Amino acid sequence: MLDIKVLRENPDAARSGAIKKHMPDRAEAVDRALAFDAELRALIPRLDAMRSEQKAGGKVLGKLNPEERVVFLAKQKQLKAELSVLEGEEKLLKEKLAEQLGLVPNIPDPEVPDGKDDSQNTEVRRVGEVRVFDFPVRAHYDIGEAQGWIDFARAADMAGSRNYMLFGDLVLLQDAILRFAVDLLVERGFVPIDPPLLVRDAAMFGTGFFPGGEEQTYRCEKDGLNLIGTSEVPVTSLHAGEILAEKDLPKKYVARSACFRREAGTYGKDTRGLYRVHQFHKVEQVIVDINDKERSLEHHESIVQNAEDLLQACDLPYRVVNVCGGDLGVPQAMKYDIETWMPSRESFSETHSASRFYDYQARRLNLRYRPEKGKPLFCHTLNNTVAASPRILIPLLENHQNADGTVNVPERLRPFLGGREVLGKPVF
RNA sequence: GGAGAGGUGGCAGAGUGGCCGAAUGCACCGCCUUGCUAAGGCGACGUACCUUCACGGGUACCGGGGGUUCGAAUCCCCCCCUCUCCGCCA
Repeated sequence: MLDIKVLRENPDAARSGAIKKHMPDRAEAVDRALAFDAELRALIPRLDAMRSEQKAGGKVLGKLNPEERVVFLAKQKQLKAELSVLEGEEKLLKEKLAEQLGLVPNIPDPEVPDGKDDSQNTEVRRVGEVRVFDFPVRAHYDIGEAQGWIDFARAADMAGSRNYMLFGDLVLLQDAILRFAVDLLVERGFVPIDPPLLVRDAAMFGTGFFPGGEEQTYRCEKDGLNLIGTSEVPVTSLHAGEILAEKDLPKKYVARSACFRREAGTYGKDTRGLYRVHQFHKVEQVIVDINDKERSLEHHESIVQNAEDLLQACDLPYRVVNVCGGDLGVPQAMKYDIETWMPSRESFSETHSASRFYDYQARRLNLRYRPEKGKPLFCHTLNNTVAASPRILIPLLENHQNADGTVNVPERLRPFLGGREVLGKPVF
């Protein structure tokens, strides 16, 4: 969430930020939050004074004679009754303020382009050559089904639409790319994590997915737990409520986990193939560091670079885009997407998403550190995909396919596949 | 799932109704003393909010929430977490 002080001093920045994100209802939360804040600030000094009187009164009690006691106790009871009314108001106001403040989105940075959806994201750079095929190019699902690597029909039968089953070499290729992703980040000093997949609401709220993301989240109501849509949730929440030592920062983590998304409201969109599915695996990088904008910007570039290095190592052409306001989530201040070339879609399509939040998530998570001098400050957090599968299998299969339906393995992935250079048999 | 024990400041640990935002030890920081693998003395040392130009003052917080009471770290209820034993189990 934003600092209430930012809202007091510059409410317009918060309002226009929400507008830039095409969230007009949340822009209104700014004024509702400020109204509750004003009421609360009027109330608190009164409450403090009354509590002070009550406390002082209690200490006098022992010195009084019986008659004085009776009078005094009556007075104290009166005070208590008044206090409990005001304390009720205080509690209610605090809840209402927290609710509205939780709705106010992070303010997008100035370089975030205006726009309502991903069609208005702006290209930052394009890397790699898009391959020109001298044979009819096939989609990953055609290759996969012909090779016996993918079964959509039976998966849908047992688990519903947007499900899939992988078999054989494709399972091994998936493991190869995910393991390569983990190794790459571990080499760069990231600590590998295997996090919980089911988390409490506090973690969903703290990372900014709740409120708002409930419809996209599978929930185990019986236990009050939520299946994570990304390991960003448990990993960024790791140090929630803590005050870290500055010398221990930055914290750099790389998590591999299964991820689950309901994909509500996407009916009819990306229905074919492995692009949009309910369940996938993702290697995610998360950084927690000091409250310093320059450092956040440096980290942001570096985590994008990590992902680009993976794509380059896999000989995949891609582009980096600056995500526009309307395509930005609630908690992000700025986001780069990496889109990898997918021949079947004849487009660069999103495979990575690199976000910076400044202290927005840290405030919600109460995640702080103690600087060398002075009071604890909220940390900055960032995250980015390293590899998400099966989506990343789409460009791997399609860009590296041969005319006979076999698929070449990028050199850097071969060590993870026992040195094999080609997967599959001739099927076309 | 059943039975029991416990959650207090960075850590350890005392505190069972007012004298407690909280002893003591360790750690950390500042000053001083003495010097051989470091010791001793003194001081400071939680977080948030309100208030003050400032010094300072006030309020809240002892896992979370609610209750009893003039007054709760302390008593009662619910929840969460940790540990031990039993059961079950990949």
